[in-house]
Amino acid sequence: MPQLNGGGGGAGDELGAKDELISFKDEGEQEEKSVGSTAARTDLDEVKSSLVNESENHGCSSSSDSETDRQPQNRPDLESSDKHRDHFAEALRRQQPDGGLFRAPSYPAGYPFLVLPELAGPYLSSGALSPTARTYLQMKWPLLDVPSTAALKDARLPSPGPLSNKIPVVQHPHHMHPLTPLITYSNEHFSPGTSPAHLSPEILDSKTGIPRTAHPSELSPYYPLSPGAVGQIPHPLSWLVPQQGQPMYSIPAGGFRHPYQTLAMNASMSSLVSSRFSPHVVPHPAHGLQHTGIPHPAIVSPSIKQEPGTESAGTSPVVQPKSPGPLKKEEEKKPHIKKPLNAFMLYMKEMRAKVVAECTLKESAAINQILGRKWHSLSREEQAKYYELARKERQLHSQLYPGWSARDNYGKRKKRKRDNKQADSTLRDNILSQSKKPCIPYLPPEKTCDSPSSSHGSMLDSPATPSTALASPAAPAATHSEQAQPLSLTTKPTHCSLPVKTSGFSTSGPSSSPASSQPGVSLPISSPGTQTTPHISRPISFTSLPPSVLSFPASFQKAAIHSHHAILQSQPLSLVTKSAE
DNA sequence: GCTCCTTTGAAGCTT
DNA sequence: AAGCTTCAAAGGAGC
Repeated sequence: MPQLNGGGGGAGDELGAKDELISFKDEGEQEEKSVGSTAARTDLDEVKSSLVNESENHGCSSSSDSETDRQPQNRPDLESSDKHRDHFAEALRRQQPDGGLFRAPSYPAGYPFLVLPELAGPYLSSGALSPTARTYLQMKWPLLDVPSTAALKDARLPSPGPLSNKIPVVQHPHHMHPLTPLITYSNEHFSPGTSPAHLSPEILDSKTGIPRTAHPSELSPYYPLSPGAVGQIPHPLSWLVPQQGQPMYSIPAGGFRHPYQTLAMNASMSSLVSSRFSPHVVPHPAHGLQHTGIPHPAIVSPSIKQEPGTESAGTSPVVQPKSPGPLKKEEEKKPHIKKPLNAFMLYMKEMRAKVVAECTLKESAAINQILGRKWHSLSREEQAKYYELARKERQLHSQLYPGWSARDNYGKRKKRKRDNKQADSTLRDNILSQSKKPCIPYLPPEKTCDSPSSSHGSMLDSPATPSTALASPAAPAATHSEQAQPLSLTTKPTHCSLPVKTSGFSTSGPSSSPASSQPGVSLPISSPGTQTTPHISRPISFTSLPPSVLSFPASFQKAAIHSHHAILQSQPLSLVTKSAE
């Protein structure tokens, strides 16, 4: 179980967790200094405790302090994995002689990565894993597994993934730990069965029913893997190395000098790799690439998303056939390497199923609105987890595709209605001043749609979440930003009480306030404990400076800080889009 | 069958 | 440097 002391001084994670820790600490210190009260800390402790208890209460006996103590019984069928596990552990020990193997990562409130045990239950047993989670489930274990045919089978099984993605998954909200999204990452491997994975040597794949080698729980995919350690363990992706000699995916040229080298990433990154692995992907055997055949979920078959003739001329991470065949062919052979998911996207993937389950909404646009609000309602810690996850994903992505640039994907999508947007942009002032499409009143959901049931704000009246206590009183700016709400403009009423701005919210906005000349800034609806400071549409991710931000390059921090200030002056809006139409 | 919608964040591009 | 644009996921809606 993660330690409550915020990572015990921050030793530990090599991959940014440390900086996260620092950042958190900094924030905490800042708060303490400014507030000078222990209230925030108390709240934080409560949160921590609740998180701890929550995870412990799931009763998987796994919440014990040292997961290392939970040595799974040696079983013949685990011999192989055990062996590798030993290597793994040994390597890790070497990396962290202080025994920080399972040190709680920087997140004070129980970084979910380590809350493995909890996971097993509610989600898998009911088959209620979110699509994403299922994907993770499918792919992650194999990543850490000794290359096994079973694992390979898992991956190659005819696409349960895509199918399941279409299936509305019902999760149990009550069991939904706030950290569930991430928990599922690390837990999907637990079979829906009776016992935790670490107790059962063989796990039936939840979808395929194919027995798989269980992973010792201490082999959390999120344990940091140092480059040195990596060399001693099987390639996390080796399961995908085509045993029949065919790589499933091509690898960007220069992506791997050594098949394992680039995988000098921690296991969490491996999970990231697996997380987005898409069965859609088709083999690209003919790229003259190494046979590592490392698939990344970001790689998508050209056939999936590719617009003929829109291939960017940018640097492609994929080696093109030396023979300059028809350009089209080359383009077709280029796998589409997707952008790494950002924090919100990761969050969205995890939470979508839950929102869908709780709401009658079906439209993704509406759900995304809810998710957007939920995102803002997340505490810093919670968001930080996703920022960290996203950061790792980007890191992994950059390692997998060193030459890849976001630019490469430019133009691969059908161009959106830029005209409209531009028109919106130009019409913004008019729209704002003339205002405004009548807003649909936000009706408090009978059953919480998980979107903050406030009329306008997640943080505003979300029940005094710890985050609120944590984040704010001390830092006016932060408080302000955290209370800021996205100006989601929903034109359709929905059953699920979409987070539509109340009329008051929208009408009280720019035109009637000093901020009238500031698109995107509007006055908040007064509500208990809310401020009367102007509301900003999309500030939080930047302005609240998620702890992870502090682990970003200084330039980014500067940018974030800058944005934080700048956002008070002007805020771009997507809000007008609908209105303009 | 394709595109849009809708969200936030990251990165690239433009001014 | 600041602002804008594009893309990432998702899936129903609309054309």
